[in-house]
Amino acid sequence: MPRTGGAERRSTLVEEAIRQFGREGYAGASLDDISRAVGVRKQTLLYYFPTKDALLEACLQAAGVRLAEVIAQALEGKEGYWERAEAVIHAVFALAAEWPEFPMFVREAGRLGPEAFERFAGVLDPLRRRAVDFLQAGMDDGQVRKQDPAMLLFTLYTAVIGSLTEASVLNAVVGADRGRASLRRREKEVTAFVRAALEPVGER
Amino acid sequence: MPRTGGAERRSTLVEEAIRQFGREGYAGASLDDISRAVGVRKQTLLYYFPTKDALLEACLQAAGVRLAEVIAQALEGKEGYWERAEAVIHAVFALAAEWPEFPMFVREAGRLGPEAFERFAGVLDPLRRRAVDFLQAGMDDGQVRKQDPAMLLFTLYTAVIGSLTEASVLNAVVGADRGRASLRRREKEVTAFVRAALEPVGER
DNA sequence: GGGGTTGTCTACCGAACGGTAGACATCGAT
DNA sequence: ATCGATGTCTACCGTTCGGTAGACAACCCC
Repeated sequence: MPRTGGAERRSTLVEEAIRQFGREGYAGASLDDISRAVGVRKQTLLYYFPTKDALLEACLQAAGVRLAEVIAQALEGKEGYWERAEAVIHAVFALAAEWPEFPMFVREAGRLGPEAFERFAGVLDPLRRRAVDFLQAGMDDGQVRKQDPAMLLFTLYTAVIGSLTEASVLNAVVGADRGRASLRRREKEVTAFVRAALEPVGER
Repeated sequence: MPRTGGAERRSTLVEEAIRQFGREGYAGASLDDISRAVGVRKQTLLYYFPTKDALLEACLQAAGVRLAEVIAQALEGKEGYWERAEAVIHAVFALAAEWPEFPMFVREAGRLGPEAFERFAGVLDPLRRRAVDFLQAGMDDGQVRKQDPAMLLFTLYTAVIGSLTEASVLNAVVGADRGRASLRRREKEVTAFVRAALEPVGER
């Protein structure tokens, strides 16, 4: 009845689906719950996305685009090696603060297999390439410790996404730790950790 | 008919459940599939574990015990700060090599919420305490860079578990990368990363 | 103002899920 | 030889799931 309009409804559904896929996992989230949260019947959802899988693909695509935007914007005007790395971490944490299920969904995307993840990561590929070149250049400059740049990027990724998604672990290891303050603390820790991993070290 | 015997069947079911919970997630794995993989009917599984949740708890407990054993054994006879840290990482990677779904299951345990994770991590608590004390002592000695030891442990955890579970990401970032050789490479990378994070640095 | 398009709904379906009821077979102990 | 405990099975149930069929209403265009 309300006829909210096609494109808007579509993106609302995708955002809610990302939330629920992130929180419950792909298998654990149901089309009924997603549509109910948006205030619409399941059949309306199926009108926009003919299958659950199609909905997932739309989510993967949308998440990739969103993350690419956030990172690209964070890099604007930044110059130094360290400044750029820190800006990216900060931007990702800011996104996680306003949308806690986002990193959870990204992790779920990885769990669903390479094909699914590629839908998400495909959009980010130019940025990935830039990052590898950036790290390589830093190593050539002597500003970054020498190592395999792609492998380093992978490890940085896991450290950041891990610290954003392993809340239960954090709770068990560090103790009660919730809310924004915790997020800021984790950002500080990851930032220090990454910095230590990037910095060239004298011995060995 | 075969009457394999209670305790053995029980542990076989738990091991298979860990595999499937790890691979498909808790919601994605079905009691039918788990029991079928063991060669038994679902009702036999339900004889040992009255509900799916009871099965999960048994898995969490068993996984905690197993990991505690592996780590404790790895620490035997090791002395130096770095030697001990490296031994733990190596032991966890060895476990992952023989049982790929194990780290996946641990990650799933974290995803299922603090209560579930506590079932797993409770067993590991003495080791956790030892690790924190160990890191603190290292900092007092000046052998480990000064920081919050619990937070550092958390970050180390995420780096290790991440590099073991994010195979799809690795594939997307580094390129085709499967099998034992890949695992060894990742272990080397994580080891170097952790070492860099632990080492005291001159500047800042 | 009639007709196609777009959006939302009610009603329903078959399959799969977690779980129950209970028959039956095997075994150790008496 | 019998009996209770243990283990495995067949049969079935209620719910939920993803998905289909089709009615109907609002809107746009001509």
